[in-house]
Amino acid sequence: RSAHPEILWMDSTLINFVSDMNLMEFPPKYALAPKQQVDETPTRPSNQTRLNDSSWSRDLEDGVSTKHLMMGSPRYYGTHGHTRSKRRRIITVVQRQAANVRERKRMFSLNEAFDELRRKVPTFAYEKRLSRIETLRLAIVYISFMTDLEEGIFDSS
DNA sequence: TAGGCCATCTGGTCCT
DNA sequence: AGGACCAGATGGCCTA
Repeated sequence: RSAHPEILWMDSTLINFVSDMNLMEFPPKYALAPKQQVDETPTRPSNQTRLNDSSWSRDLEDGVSTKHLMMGSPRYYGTHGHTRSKRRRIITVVQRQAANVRERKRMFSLNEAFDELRRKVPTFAYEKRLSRIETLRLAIVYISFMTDLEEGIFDSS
């Protein structure tokens, strides 16, 4: 496809690279930790409920719901879960809706970045669209590959 | 039909 | 105080 010999070489190397990628097992260190499952199945609160008048409330140490404890980040709720105050922000329906809009915009820009990354990593044209996790993993290997290339690892002469 | 992927909502925490 | 970030939960869509 390319006119220049070095680009031809690059093309075949990339094709091999992409082929290898499809067969590749990713090292366990990149594997995602299994999701921590919650025993209870929390019901989604109604959008219509207004939770409190003030924007913040403070739960008593022994009065906080188990859902809040389980939903919290492990690094803040340690093995005992009593080291941090349970200050909780309560927001109105309007504020929640605004937060939802912001979150959608944030995820949209995140997906734009993923699309841009998809266009940068090599794939075969007929391949189906890469998922987000596939894109990230391919990008990691591609960067490593290009780094090795730059350092002359693949020099055969 | 099960599993993967994704969009969306939500609440907790961080940060300005 | 409130926006940004993050992760869990849920439901819809698609494919093998």
